[in-house]
Amino acid sequence: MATERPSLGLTERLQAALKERGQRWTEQRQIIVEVLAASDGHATGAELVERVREQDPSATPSTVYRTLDLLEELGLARHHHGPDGRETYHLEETVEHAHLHCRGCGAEQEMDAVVAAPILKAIATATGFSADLDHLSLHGLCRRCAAARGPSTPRAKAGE
Amino acid sequence: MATERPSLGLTERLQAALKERGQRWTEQRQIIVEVLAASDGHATGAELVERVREQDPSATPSTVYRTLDLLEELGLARHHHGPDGRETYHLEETVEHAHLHCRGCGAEQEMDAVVAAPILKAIATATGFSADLDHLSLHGLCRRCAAARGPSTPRAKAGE
DNA sequence: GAGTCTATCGCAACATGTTGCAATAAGTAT
DNA sequence: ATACTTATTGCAACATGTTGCGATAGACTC
Repeated sequence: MATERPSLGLTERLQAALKERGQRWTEQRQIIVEVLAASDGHATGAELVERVREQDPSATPSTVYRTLDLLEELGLARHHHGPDGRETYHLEETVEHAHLHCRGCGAEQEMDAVVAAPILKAIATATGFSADLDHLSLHGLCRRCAAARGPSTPRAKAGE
Repeated sequence: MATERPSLGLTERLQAALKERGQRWTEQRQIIVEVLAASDGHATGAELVERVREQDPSATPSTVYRTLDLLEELGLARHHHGPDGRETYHLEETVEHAHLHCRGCGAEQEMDAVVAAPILKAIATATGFSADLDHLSLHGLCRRCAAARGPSTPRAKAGE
């Protein structure tokens, strides 16, 4: 029966993983996972807290953050830090990618894992360091902003 | 005379730059620059605040952070965000380098500008994005930790 | 030196996370 | 169904930055 459900299991996987570790399935966690899944793409910690509180006003930030940490431990979610140091979360299902943040126009660009692979390899060769792709967040100028500033102005002040 | 003074000018340069912009030279700024200069290498915002307050207990965090922002605007200092999102400052004089933070042992490794240059170029070629070397902070595993985990365990949980 | 203009400062409140602890409640055994 | 164990929650306090505002004090003119 119902073998057709497409992405079956997010909740079920979580329940199973928790049980295995002697941890508990609670309504708060249900809500937080739902919110995260609904926040397709990325969402900051503060945004997630707010959305969870819409569903359940009794939820507190500490619970939300602790649950997000738990989801990371279980490998179901990941987070990285934006250019201002704030946290951004997304489900692990998302395709792996690095984040490129332009300090000129503020745009967020992604770099696919396939594109990034040789670059990570180059870093490893040069330094022995194996970088995490997904936790990688670069700051700089996108093609357009770089062009706009001319090739002779590699660095200029910008808010941030 | 006295053309021999080696790194003459940090304070003097700052005074001149401020004057030019119609801004003011104050004792607080003097202290903050001194502290930053003495914190050879890197220091977090909180550390700098604390050290400044040792010199002048009346100084407040807002003043320290605002001054650090100012120093960045003037191009005398830079900051980047560590793996936990906290700020780290250093004087611009420091040799340009990227930061590699190991999530295995917590060590901080640096990647020289010369080593990084071809990597940045590769990123630019692949994506059109010009990354800032100095604001670049990678997370991953250093050579030793990567080896310790074996080649088949690319990712494992770790406090971060 | 006194007066003026306004950059800077200190304070207080806020934003985003984190942590310790006592109360609650999930899961299990009786 | 009841009791028990302990993971989880909510609260309150803290850590690190940020922001608005009125008071202070640089720097400049007279």
